[in-house]
Amino acid sequence: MNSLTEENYLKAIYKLVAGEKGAVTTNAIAQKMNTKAASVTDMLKKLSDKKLINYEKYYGVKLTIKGEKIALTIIRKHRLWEMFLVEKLEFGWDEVHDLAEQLEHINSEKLVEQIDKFLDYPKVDPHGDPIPDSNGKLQIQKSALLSTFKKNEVCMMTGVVDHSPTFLQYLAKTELTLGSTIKINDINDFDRSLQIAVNKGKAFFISNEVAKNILATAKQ
Amino acid sequence: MNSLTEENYLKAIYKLVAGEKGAVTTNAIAQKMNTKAASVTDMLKKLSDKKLINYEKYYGVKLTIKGEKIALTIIRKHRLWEMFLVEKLEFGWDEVHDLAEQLEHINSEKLVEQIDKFLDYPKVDPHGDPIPDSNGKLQIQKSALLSTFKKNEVCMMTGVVDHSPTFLQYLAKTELTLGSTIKINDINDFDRSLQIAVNKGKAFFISNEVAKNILATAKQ
DNA sequence: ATTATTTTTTAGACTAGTCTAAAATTTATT
DNA sequence: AATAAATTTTAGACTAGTCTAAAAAATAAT
Repeated sequence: MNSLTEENYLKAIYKLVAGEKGAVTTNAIAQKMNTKAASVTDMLKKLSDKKLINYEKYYGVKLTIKGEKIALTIIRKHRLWEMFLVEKLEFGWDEVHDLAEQLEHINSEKLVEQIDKFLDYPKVDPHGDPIPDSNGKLQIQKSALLSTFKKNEVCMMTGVVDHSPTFLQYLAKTELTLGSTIKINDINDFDRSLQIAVNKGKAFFISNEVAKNILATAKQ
Repeated sequence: MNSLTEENYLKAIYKLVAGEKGAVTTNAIAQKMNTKAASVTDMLKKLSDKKLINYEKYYGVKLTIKGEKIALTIIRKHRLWEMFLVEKLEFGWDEVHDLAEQLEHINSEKLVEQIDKFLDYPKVDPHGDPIPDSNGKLQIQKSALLSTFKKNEVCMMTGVVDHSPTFLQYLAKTELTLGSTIKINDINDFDRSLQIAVNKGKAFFISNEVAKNILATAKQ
């Protein structure tokens, strides 16, 4: 097993790698972890010995498959706990992060799976961040809710939040389907409803409620 | 704030005090904590400096009001988490203890209060152990389920687990009420139903289902 | 291309919590 | 009451994770 500190370093490295293509630097990790470079170097040696990272002195660090899997299971736990706090315990999204940072280190496979089931297997958290599956695999790309895009932005639909037949049948009546190109023509300030054009076709309106249940990634 | 280790020592001392009237010995704590006497002595000095225990060298230790309150809030969290795991996440009672030992150290007042609310403010866990309130006060005595008593034992009813009108109305038809003296005349091995006499009156039968929802303390 | 600057690593030290072995104290036994 | 046995405390050492200060390496600037 890995210590709480090791888990936090792995998570920090994972998140830094996501931003950059190359390796992650010691200083970047130190900043993210609120520690000093010297402490990071010590930990990198340790994680390297455990084969959780590939570490090249003075160059940088990448996660191994093993290390990435651990990072992803922690992120899975973090996002499931956030969902749980918001959906079941009346927490606001702005107040769950720090608490989830504690809960993500609770060590029980069964607990995670039961929480997942209790939440009815969510695929994304309401930030649009995908929740890794129990094997540490991201089933979907990191997407944002359509409701978070700005006027004149163009994006591609990647998924839905609400999987109910009602919602999917509604979508079927429009051109909105996986892979559709969506342009935000206008946003109504009053009710946050959107005027959108799908696949460069005729523009139409969708409510904020609908927009909040559509996932998309920015195009270009 | 107190470290996880400090919290565990306080909890251990609380539980040991509950058994004994006097002070708790170093060796007893060492045994409960799976550490050595030397380690315990170190920790006792630390807890004493923090005014969480009254520590007399070579004699023993007692919790201060402050220390007891901390112990009770940890026990509160432990029992609420156990209830949550069993009631909401389909865990068995035999598999929740170790997990609750992790969860009890999660530091968030709001989380505890929301879990309490989510469970509809349980007063006891199904072992009959009382759940301290948010001020660290035990509202009720430690009781056991009537179903756990043995043939010919005499006890006093202290509470119910099921607070539903249906159940309470059923009880009202019998002499079973808070403070009633109950003697277990016989136990049916097949369905675990009980033949009991209340307040030395006429004997009657109750099912195991009913017995599991009645709390009682041993008499004499 | 040589020097200056920044980054990273090493070396040595500190804290929390643990240990073993030895010393101090209390309790039990003769 | 004196000694033996058990318990508790002290002393010194170890690990994980952190730090500061100094050395080593890489990057940038002249």
